[in-house]
Amino acid sequence: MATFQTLPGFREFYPEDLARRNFIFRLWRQTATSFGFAEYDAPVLEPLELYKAKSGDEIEGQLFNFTDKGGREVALRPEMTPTVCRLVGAKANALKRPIKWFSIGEFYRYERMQKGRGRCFFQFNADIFGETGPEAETELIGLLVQCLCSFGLTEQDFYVRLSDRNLWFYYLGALGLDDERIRAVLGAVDRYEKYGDDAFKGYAEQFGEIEAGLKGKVLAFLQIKSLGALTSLLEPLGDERIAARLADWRKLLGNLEAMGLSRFVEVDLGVVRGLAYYTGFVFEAFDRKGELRAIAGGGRYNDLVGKLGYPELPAVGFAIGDMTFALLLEQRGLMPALVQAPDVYCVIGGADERLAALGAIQSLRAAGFRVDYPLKDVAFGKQFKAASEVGARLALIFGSDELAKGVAKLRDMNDRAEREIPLAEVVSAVRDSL
RNA sequence: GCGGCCAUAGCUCAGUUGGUUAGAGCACAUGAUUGUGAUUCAUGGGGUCGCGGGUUCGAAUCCCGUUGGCCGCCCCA
Repeated sequence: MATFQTLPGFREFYPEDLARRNFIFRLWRQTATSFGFAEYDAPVLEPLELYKAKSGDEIEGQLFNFTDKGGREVALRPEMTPTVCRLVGAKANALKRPIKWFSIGEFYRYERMQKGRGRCFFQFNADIFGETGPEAETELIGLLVQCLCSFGLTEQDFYVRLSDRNLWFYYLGALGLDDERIRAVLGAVDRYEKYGDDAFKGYAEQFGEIEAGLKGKVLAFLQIKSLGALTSLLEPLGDERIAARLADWRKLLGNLEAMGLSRFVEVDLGVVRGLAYYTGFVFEAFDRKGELRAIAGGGRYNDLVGKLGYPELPAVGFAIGDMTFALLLEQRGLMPALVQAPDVYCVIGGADERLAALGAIQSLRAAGFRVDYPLKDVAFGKQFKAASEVGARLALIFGSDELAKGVAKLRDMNDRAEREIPLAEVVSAVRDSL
């Protein structure tokens, strides 16, 4: 006999699971809308080339790809960014700026399963196109914070680490490093938190052991936790690009402070977000306890739309993954019990009573009430038990006595009070009792 | 792709040095007689013990393989 297993890393959503998922999506959607972001959606299956163009050939091993019946190389989307760049890029000159879009979708990566990571997962994505200034970052970090706070999470639960890839480039450039070396140093920075000095091994293999003075400066830069310290270290260098960058930092942090979000945001140059395509500010949200992987991440990617063959269009975006986020909510006891209780549960005496009940049930449902009833004849006691178990607030009783009088009995399940209602007035009686 | 641990009912798990028809709790269903939510009681369905092979008179148990899961490494766009 054949038995079928769920494909490894994939998830099934039984009603309780889907209720939790919907709860999360509903709040994300509501929050994004309140920030003036418009929702979009796009195909799950994309040309493989779309991802290669962005990240190179080696990316292929990490995604679900195959050749379709038309001979096309295709892949299930591993992220939203290239797709949204295409959507925006294709109409770049027609869309009103700034372009503030969000989506909630499922993504697929061919990876090993781990806590908070599967082969399919949902992400909330938000992006702003067409704005070069830190006002865009302000909006997105504000949205990110609110997307978590909407669930009752506070600054004691999570924080956002803010960094800047441009600043690293300018600073290391001012120290005399070429682009290749800068990238290698950033690779080390990315790993330093985890591996300590071993993080510089990659650099050493490429360029020889890192010079002690340089390493010291890198580590000192990594320690910086405030705009003041950043400024006093960098201003003396007299570099114009650095000065402009510092102005952006002041603006962004000032904006966030004005939004009352300073307590969520920390300057932390240890975040560099891989090496792929980020061009300026980058940020990641983490739980304060440091037990989970990143909750959200994002940054500026001013070159990507152009790289995909569309007009140059500056962009910033971030994504929140659903798995780690749900773990965090559960850890903090912020996942509510999501029961879908009916307003009214009907108790039905027998075949004739059922006919009378069906009419009332239909009217109540048409009026928008949630109504349920037993599909088979069951003893009265069982029906009341069922009404209680499903959490109905009212029981509407159709027995032979009531039928004879042309009424139904409405019972409040909390205080157990009952009263008789003419069948014609059932809808208004229920409305009054809820 | 690599390593460690694990796999018995829908769920949590027992199962003796290898020994007859494989167990409990919870959950589910039916009933305790047909008009009121609790507790209780009885009964029942449901497992080829993840799958395949091997050792043995005999395997849930021991061995090998495989698939899947958990955790870590690599990766994390």
